Amino acid sequence: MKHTVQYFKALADETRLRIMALLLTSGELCVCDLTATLQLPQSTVSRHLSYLKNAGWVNDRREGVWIYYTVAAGNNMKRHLADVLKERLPELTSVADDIKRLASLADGARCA
Amino acid sequence: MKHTVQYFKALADETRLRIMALLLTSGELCVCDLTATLQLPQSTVSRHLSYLKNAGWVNDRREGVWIYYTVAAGNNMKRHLADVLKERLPELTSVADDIKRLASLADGARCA
DNA sequence: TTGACACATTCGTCTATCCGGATATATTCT
DNA sequence: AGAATATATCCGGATAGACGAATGTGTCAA
Repeated sequence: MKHTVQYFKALADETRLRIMALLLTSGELCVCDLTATLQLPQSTVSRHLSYLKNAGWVNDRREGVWIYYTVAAGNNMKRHLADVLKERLPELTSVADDIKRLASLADGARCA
Repeated sequence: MKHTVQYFKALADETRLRIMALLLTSGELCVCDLTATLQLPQSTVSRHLSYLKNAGWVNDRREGVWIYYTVAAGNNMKRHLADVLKERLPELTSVADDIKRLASLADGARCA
């Protein structure tokens, strides 16, 4: 039960919902891509990623200087929630804007 | 988006998840049924019901002295989330215990 | 080894929310 | 009106979490 509450706490924040939407849509993103897309300070993005990781929503993987985040596989409850998020979050205008903004970043040169 | 965040904030608490599970399972319950089932102070239960109502998760209906709460109908996002909750929350032991405890209350004399 | 870059963490501050006893309100019955 | 019951709200105190600038850490290349 504690874990379940933690899942929802992790989703109870606008920035973290935007991050989840981007990861669910794009599969895998590094912190600089997320920072550029969300247009927020890097420390803010990193802090929220840390929260999502502790809650079990995402995994990270280092590749050289970059750290890539993905949505973690999970139990029934989490998988079903992720399905709902993936389907419904893009209906929100701010999420749709994020997805467009991410797509418009130059592919090779996303990270300054 | 603000509303969506509010939906999740409302679910980011153990007591409120337990309440949602009971309402999703039983359809309609008055505050005294919930208080007896959850074994929490009445003011605590009432406060959480108020939070759920403000977030748009539940509706209330007065019938004499009692106030009955039900899960509110909602948009796509909310309906899908409610479906997941209804299906998955009873898998948690504390929720299953609540459901049993509610069932064991004498039908006619639930409210002291 | 020095510099540059990506990322994480620390820090002080501020706001939201939790708790539960006490109290207020609404309704019904006599 | 007055008492009893169900529910809501108030209160003070405690904790969690958000923010962003500054600083720390890890990696690579020259």
